Amino acid sequence: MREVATRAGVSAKTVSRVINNETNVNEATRARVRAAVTDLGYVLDAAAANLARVRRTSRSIALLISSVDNPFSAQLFRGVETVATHRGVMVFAASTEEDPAIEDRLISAFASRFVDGFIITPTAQDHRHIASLIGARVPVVYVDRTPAGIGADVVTSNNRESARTATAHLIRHGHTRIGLMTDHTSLETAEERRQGYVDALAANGLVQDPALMELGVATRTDAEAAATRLLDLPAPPTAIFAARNIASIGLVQVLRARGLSQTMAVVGLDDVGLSDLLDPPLTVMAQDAVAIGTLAAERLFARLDGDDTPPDRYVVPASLIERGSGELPVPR
Amino acid sequence: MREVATRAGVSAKTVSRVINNETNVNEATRARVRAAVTDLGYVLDAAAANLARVRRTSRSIALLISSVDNPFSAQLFRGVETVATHRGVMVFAASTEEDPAIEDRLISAFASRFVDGFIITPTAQDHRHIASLIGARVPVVYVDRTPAGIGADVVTSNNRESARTATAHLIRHGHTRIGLMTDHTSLETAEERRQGYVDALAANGLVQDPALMELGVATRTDAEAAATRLLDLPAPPTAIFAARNIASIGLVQVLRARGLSQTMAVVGLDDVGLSDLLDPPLTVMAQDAVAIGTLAAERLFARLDGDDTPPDRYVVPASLIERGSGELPVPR
DNA sequence: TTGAAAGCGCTAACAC
DNA sequence: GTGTTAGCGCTTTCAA
Repeated sequence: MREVATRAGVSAKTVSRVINNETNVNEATRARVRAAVTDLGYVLDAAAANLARVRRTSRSIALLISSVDNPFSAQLFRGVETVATHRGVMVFAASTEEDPAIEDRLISAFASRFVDGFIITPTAQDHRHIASLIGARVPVVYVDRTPAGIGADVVTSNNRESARTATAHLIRHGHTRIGLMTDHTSLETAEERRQGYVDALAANGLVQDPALMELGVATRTDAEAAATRLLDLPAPPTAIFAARNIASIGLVQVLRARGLSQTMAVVGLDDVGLSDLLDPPLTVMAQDAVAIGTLAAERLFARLDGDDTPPDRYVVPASLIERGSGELPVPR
Repeated sequence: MREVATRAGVSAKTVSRVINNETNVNEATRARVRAAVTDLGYVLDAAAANLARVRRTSRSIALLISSVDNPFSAQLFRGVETVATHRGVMVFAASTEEDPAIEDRLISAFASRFVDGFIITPTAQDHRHIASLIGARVPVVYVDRTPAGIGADVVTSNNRESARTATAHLIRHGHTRIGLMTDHTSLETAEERRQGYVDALAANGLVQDPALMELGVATRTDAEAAATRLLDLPAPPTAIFAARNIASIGLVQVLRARGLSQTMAVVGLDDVGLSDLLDPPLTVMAQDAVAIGTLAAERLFARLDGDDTPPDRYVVPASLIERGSGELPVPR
């Protein structure tokens, strides 16, 4: 900046004024400074600028998502971005790949005034690092999952209720042997979905059969294996609730291969891309990831605006989209 | 930090040493400082710390994509991230929404935050001004599209060749009336695809019929409208090359609705999510977005490592995935 | 093993 | 309309 000032024949302060589009600068001076900036390839140092400012704000927030090629994360991003952009705030996104080490590194990288706030899909069980963020008075909103013992706002989908609704929908269509495919129940969302499934069975007087519950479905390959196991049971289910998008995909794949698409009732979770073009079109409980992102961003900005009410939990409902696969009757 | 120093009865420098886990600190002193840090809830100000440090490198790069919920962008992100993470470098992504103004703002925001380099899907036609936004010493690699008048590495898909291959594939299966659905040809990629389509027709002695070329397909709705127009032609095509993922989706939708899925041959571009589960499964020219991202990141790191050879263009080939829809014969 | 002084690049407050 | 001085919170010499 000093170099720019020298070249333009002004003081550093005047350069600062031009850079920040302040008024009270002579047009000729402004032009000279601009020229010097361009000539020298000068770029403002945001860290230093922020350090010097009284009200230290970067007008940017960080978003930590699990993975960029997860449609849920993408929708979340979209929701957050909409709200932030509306307020002239940038969103910097990075993915944790569900790895606590990466998550920590990202948080450190963004930390301490680099961004004004965080929206985090928590990966680590133990969220000690939050302490340092809170210590620095940087607000955090968690999304999708609830980290243990943390005093911060949390916005999640209504997983248990969604699973209950999905399962009840299948029961309403006459099914009594209903398979479940979900992730490892060490994941909060997966455990909640399992509970919702069990709730619905119990509420309808159905017994739970452990053989019908596939709990380790984390990849499409897992999903295909799980689907195969379910179909090969001595008494296979007549309907399956696939409580992850990846699970529905693997399941549909296997059903197609076996020519069972028109026979096995299926409800998926998360509205994956071409669900409506499948045959039959896939009935899903659609999580409103955009709404989750929107709400999370709104909470974050409320905190940034000084809201110091106690942290709260916000639950965004999912909605059942009936398309065909979930309304298939019990065969025969 | 000064408070901590006072409380621990040491100087600021010693606090700094403890915070940064430097050696050469008496264990007793270290413990006293630690205690003071805890008592006061002190948190290091990363911005100030970084400002003071001599060698300022953020070990992070910025990635500007068109939109987060575009699968191509997501794959690109994935490719970039893989290479970057491998080198312990963080990737911050943001989406331009194809808006040059947003693009400019993002670039400035990232540049002032000391990202070490940029990977950009250019939105603006003319990218000369970008140089000044970024600053002289920060390398840039462009992806997917070639900005005008810029001396920087560019990594793109082989759009013209892909379109040629896709169209030739349909011709090889006997089709002579082949529809084209692509974006506005003001977009470089769309124009290249149109050219490839024309190339293939010409190479096989087929005449181009403007009525068969739908050039403004930017949304799913556009795609449905375009598909409808093609089907309603007096002499409709027997095959269609949908040169955008969104175009294939709209097209498949319309074909399904009209019961023409098994009749109309279709080749898509971009391997969208559930393409292989459609009926018939969708034949596509799969752009290797991950490879584009990987290559772009490798080029960027090469530049960061001091490679100062002249900027070059890198073209990543796409590959034809035959799944069924593209191999349907001419009816009767 | 520890501390003092200087300064990173910028903006605030106030002068002129 | 523009410049001066001070200082943001930290790390770097370099000295003790």
